[in-house]
Amino acid sequence: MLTTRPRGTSDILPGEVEKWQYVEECFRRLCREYGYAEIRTPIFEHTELFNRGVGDATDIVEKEMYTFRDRSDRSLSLRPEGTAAAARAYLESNLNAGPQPVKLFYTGPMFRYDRPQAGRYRQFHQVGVEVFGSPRPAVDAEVIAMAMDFCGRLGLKLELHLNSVGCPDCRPVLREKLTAYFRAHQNDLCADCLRRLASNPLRALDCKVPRCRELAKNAPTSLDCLCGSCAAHFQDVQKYLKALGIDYVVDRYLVRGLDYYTKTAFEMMAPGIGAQSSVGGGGRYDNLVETIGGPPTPGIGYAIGLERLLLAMQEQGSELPGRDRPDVFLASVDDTLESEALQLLQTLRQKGLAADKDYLGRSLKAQMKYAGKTGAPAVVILGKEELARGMIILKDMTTGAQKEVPAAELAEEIGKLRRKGSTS
RNA sequence: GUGGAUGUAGCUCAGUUGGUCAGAGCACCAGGUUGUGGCCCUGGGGGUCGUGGGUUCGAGUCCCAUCUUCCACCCCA
Repeated sequence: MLTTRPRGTSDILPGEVEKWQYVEECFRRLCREYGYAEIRTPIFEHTELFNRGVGDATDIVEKEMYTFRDRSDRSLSLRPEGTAAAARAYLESNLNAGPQPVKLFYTGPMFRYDRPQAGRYRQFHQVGVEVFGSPRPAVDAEVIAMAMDFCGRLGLKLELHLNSVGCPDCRPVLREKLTAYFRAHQNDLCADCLRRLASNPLRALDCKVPRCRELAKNAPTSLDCLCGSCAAHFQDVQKYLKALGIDYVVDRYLVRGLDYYTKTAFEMMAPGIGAQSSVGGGGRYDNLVETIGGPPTPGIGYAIGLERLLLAMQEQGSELPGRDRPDVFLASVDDTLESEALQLLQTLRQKGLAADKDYLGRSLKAQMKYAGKTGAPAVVILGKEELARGMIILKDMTTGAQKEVPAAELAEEIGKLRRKGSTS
């Protein structure tokens, strides 16, 4: 156990981590362009926040939270998602007193105690955004467009599923209709759905059992019960998406698992990455802020799972960076030149070059071999005779050609090789 | 939480009906004579055969338990 990581977690090692950085950088740039500012919240919160914010009856709260008591007997939980904490911070720091809307983004690890499988881990990573303070459908459109833009920039083609789950005014209507409908067919329902019928009939809509699916096809859905304002809102969102040229399918069986969702719900699906095909999703949560004790405040957001995003990118053959390589590697013909080597290395680095050298006292041959493996486009070789003349050997690793360069011109010459290497 | 599969060197895998079975390729390291990589040749290091029990004269090979990973369900990112 000492040398094994906890179940469902992973080490992101060099070679892999560059891909993460690439995706995260892309997201940051995107957020900047869309006007979202970063917020960093704690990785754990009072358990109560999630109970209230995410919902007591959800699977997340019921059986997936990492909950513990600290030394002062407070019940704390590792965050299972990012929205509740963002809403809490919005209230706690009185961001609701400033200019509205407030547009935030976050990145970081989330934790859910669940059985791991492809695309599902106990510690996973999300990037996400939240907008507080605007009820207008144009915001819904922006948020969805942004999420799709992000995936598009990464070379991904995803299916956008769109639905409206209504508001507290239309929910009871749906619930009633749905319960009546399923009750009339309860002999055909699976055991799970019978249970759902009592707890949350909405969930029966996306049951995977074939027979239930058949039933669900004709069942009333939230779209059949939208109140006037929800229906208009949904129409507007679609109108704006069309104006933006964003393809989507209305998926009336799309039910988001978290209690706080209202009106717009959407999900981005990537077939081909296993059963967990949802790369990201989100929606409107006009009641969340109020639920956790704030003033009525509309909100909308989404979260994207980075593990799944990367899976989908690999599946679809998107370009991802490989391991970072130095600009230049420094080798010396023998270790009596160690001082000179260290000096030169520092000089190169201070000129902005990524430079490295051998630290095992290896032979020149072994140093060259190692240099080749680092992928450095240039190698600088310190030779005694050349050094005496103020010259340094510079080798172009892609052609194998080498020449002597005056020490003063070295950095510039390396720069040329670096540019050549990066464009080829 | 439920069901199924998996687990041999860093990686991909061989290992007959339990008795030289602890191996191969790749990777790693060092050499192939004087101060130079990518090909080739030679040699070397490295594994309590996931872990813990049990059966047996003897188990990587059989049994049980446990852990991991994978697949599906549940649910979600």
